[in-house]
Amino acid sequence: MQIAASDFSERETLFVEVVLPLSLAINYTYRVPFELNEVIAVGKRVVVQFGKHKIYTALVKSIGTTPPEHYQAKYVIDVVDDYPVVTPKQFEFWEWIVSYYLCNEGDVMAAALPTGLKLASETVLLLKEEQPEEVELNDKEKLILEVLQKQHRISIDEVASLLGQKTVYPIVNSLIAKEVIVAAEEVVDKYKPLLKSFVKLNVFYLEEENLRQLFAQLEKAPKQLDALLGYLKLSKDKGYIPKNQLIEESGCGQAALKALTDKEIFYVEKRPVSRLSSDGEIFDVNFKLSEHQQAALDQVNQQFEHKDVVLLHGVTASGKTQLYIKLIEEAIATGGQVLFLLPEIALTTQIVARIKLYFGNKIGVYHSKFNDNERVEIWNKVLNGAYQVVLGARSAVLLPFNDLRLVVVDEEHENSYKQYDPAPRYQARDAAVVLGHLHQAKVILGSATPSLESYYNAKIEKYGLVELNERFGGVQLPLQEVVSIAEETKRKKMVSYFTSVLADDIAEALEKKEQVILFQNRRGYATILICATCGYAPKCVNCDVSLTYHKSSGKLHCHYCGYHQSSINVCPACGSVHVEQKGFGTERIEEELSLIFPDAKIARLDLDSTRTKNGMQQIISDFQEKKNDILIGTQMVAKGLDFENVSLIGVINADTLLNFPDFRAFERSYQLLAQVAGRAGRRDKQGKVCIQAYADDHRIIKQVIDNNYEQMYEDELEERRQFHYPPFSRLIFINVKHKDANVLNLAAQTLANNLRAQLGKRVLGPEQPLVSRVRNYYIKQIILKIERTAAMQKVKTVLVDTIRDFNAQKDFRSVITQIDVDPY
DNA sequence: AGCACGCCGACT
DNA sequence: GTCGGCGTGCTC
Repeated sequence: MQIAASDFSERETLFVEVVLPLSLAINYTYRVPFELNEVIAVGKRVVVQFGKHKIYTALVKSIGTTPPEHYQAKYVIDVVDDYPVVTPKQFEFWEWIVSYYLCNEGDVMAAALPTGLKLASETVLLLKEEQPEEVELNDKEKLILEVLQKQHRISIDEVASLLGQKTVYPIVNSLIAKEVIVAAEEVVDKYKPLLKSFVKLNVFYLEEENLRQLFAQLEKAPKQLDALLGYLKLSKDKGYIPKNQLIEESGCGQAALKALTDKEIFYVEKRPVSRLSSDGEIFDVNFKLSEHQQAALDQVNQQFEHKDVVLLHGVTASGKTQLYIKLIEEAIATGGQVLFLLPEIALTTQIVARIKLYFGNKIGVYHSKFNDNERVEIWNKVLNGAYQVVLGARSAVLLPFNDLRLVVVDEEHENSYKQYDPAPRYQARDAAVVLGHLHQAKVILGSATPSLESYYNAKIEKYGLVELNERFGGVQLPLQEVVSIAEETKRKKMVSYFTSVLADDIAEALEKKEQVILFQNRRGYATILICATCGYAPKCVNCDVSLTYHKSSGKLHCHYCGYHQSSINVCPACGSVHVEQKGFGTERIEEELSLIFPDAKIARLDLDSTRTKNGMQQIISDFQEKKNDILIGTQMVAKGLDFENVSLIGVINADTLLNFPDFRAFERSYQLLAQVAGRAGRRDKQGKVCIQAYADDHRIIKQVIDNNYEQMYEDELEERRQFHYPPFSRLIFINVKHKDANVLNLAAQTLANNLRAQLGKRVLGPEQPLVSRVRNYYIKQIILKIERTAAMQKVKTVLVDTIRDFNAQKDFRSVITQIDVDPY
């Protein structure tokens, strides 16, 4: 219901349906106190109490006059915003996400709003002003009281850690009953505008005569005179100038400024400033599109006339970015907004810098490395239209666009567009297509190796298709070679993990002072430790996985839950000292390499070496500045990085990719290998790619070498057709979890049976997933494979209802079920 | 999510 | 007996 508050007479009682930022199945209704009738509006945030204590900011979704039938609604405590922070279009979009990905509206709200816009209360305890004369207190109560007498307030969490126990409310409540303390809910407004001091000259001195007198007056205070001169020079027509800038540029010092302020010659005022640095300059990067690019651009625009979505299949280095820039320019020329989605990892790289340079302060960047205050500012700037272009990762689709004209999804095949853990488990590329549709915007999906789904959509003419096959500026394709590890092993030519071919290539590149990137899709030092005597391998205590040995920490780590323990030299099972390392990761490669090439400077790029905020940026820029000769990395090295001086790319072991048990494994291997290969040799020199593999005659490797995407697509599509995988069907995974393996087995079987009763052979499983226990929860998976022609919404309704009924059964109440639509 | 309520094992 | 952990239900 979309009714403006002003449509109601002042004394009418209003009720609002609100979304809470929690994973709840329904929305809740609150009553609006009369005095807020005027200011309440859809899309504004309100402060409400939810449950016994907690206070949250909820979002007004609709306003009505009918009171709820079966309960007394609580009052809205306050209205937070002067203007709506969520637009009607967003609510519409959220509803689509809820119904398509089968999650709750609160999940979407929690994911969409930056934390700064989601205040929640914290319970704090305060001493009661009038203390009772005689009370009996036990030791714990006395302890709390003592602390309170010292610091006047204490939070519930602090009480818990003070007493060293989890249950604290009985004690707290007893203290309240004894009238010793009171509890209060403190709402912390998390967003704090950044305040900076600004200096302004008293308007009195704007008169020339007064100013002359002031100069005379300050003659004996040279520092103050400096400050005044500095101010006059900097201020020009602006009244306020930043205090630190004045001090720095005039060299007047704090004291002089303070003296002037005390004399009321200057006024100092704190004003909110933006954290988002913008130099405000718009660079005129005047580039010309090549003939091929211009042709492709024309085709895109042509296709946009009758298609809303166009897939741009452009080989690596074909200059897709320039096309995007032209399209963005056209879209914003008439005042519209543009969303440019990139995989998270690519956001720290050159492409962003290039586009930022080009569009100046019209552009906002949004990704997970931004802190919360910055995100709130971006949110507001998108909402009020200050940003016309937003460059962002997955979650940027949830920003409050007003007038979206174009959506660009670069590297559309990247699986990081799919959110896996918490709900909403959405695919940002697909959501972007829907968002585009809501705004009647055009959508362009770009990739050198499109996802099978998108390419299929283009082939059946659901999407437009534009091919860009020419490498920009005549960049040559790299020389590619495949080396059989098996063969080299047989001939005893392997040098640790390197075939003689790769080792020679590396030596040659180093000789020529060119850089090398080595790709190994596994981090850590050795994959696992294994006892050569009894076969024992240390496993995680919380998860069903073997631990990985990390040499830098000297510990065994679990990559699923973060558990780690010290390493073992002696087998705990049989006492044998023959504990061996099996498999190898990036760390191990790094070490082996430094033995073979002791003079080479080697860096490593993986999750472990990039934990800190600027870790990755540092490693990348060091490599760009040629501080290192060789960069070893996981997938990270493949994505969006351009290094001018890299002449050799080595793939240590392609088999680990190909052998991944997933129906998309071959497609992904192709994409990854093609992308890795694309990193070699830009501009003038021809690069080299060396792929090591046991399965050296694998068709995927051949197709990568031949740069034959089309053939890969045909082969894969045939496989998918035969085995009824997407795009010929839709998949929904249902993950069932429980702490007790027996309960889980029964539960998963029961749920599968219940589903099968209604959906028949579309239901597969329950199956044991690759990792069957994570963080102490056992996991089973039920898979729904639904034919393209089925009524999807009906199937989803059946699914949700069945799970609801299942969870209502006594024995299965504590069973956790997660639905993952279109898993990746 | 986070709190209350109620059941049940461990410890003074 | 009582304290505290843990499972379950509910929140407008």
